[in-house]
Amino acid sequence: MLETRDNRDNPDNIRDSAPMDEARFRMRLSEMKAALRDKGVVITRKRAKILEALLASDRHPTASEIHESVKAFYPGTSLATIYNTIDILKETGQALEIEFSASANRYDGRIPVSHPHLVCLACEKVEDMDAAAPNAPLELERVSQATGYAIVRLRTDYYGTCPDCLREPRAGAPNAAERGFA
Amino acid sequence: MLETRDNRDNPDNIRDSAPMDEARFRMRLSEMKAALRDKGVVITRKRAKILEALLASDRHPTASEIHESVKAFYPGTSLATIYNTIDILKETGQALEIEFSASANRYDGRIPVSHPHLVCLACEKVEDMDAAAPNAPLELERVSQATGYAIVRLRTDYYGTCPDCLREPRAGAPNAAERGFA
DNA sequence: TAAGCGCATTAGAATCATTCTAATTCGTTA
DNA sequence: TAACGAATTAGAATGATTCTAATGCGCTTA
Repeated sequence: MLETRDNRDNPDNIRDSAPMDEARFRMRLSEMKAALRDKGVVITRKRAKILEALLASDRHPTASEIHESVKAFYPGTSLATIYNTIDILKETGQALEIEFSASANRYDGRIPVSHPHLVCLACEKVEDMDAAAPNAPLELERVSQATGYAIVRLRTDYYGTCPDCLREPRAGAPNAAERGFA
Repeated sequence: MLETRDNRDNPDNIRDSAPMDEARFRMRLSEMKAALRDKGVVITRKRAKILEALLASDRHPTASEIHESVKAFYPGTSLATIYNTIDILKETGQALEIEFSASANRYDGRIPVSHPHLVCLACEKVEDMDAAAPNAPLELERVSQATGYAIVRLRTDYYGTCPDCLREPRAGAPNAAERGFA
């Protein structure tokens, strides 16, 4: 379930630069649990599995992808439980919601602070682009000053076609134009 | 319908820096029509009204806001026609879709190239932040090079509370926490 | 162990923006 | 006027998300 990707042949790569190895996974998992417990949230077995499913996926999973993953362990689990838990994670600042109107929202539990994403319009994958992340807190402060807004969050997403899809466009995959992206 | 806002008392203001006066409105409108005609799209009276409604609104209107506006002139107009026309505008690069999963999408016909927006989580207004816009084409090229993606579009949105809502929070307005934004 | 309490969880209904469908109307050209 | 294709329509369908009301589970206390 945890896969590590080898980026050593491309030192300049700024995409997916933080593959999540076993150690990172465990650290982030207990960090999340601690944060929840701090707020008085009970970590049930199901909730724990939801956190794991969220962290384990390299794809910024949707609610229903998490649901599938959790059902492998607890078959009776309802989608509502997934959404409930995601809500708690959002409220406690432990997960980022990446909104899409044309398809299901995706969630990022690995890096829960504003950072740029790469969105493939062909296969709908969402990747992190950490290395290029601006200093989010500073940036929010700067824009707050300049606009008079109380800015709390920044969304930066680059839309295009990923290298895999550029190489071999799959017959069934919706392309940018078809999906209404221009 | 066209309102001009006075920004002279704040020379550093980078928000809503391009109010659309009558002249600008007319220029942009014929630009849009020309672009559509170039692609062989017939400009019907209804479609013309839709373009006008899109441009006239200072709020980055939703499909149904445009619908309301057009119905004042052509009462029988169907929502489907609004969506059809919006699709054409997106396809021809004449309008930008600002997606929201929790509420209706909003559309920008004034500046149809990637630029940052300010989104108020309290009143859901979306403002332009043109002055601070990065050089979009250059930026897309840079990220394409660095990631191997063919980047075509960039979304940069700052979420927070606008000055108006900070000043007098309205009783009925949903606030950030309630709406699930953190 | 039993009783009671509150949160967690559930299935399914409700919601809402958007898209689809199939029928009708409109505008243009012959 | 006839005929054709595109524009438009009402309403149904879709799909993600939220809501609702009922049930279950894990604690604590007697």
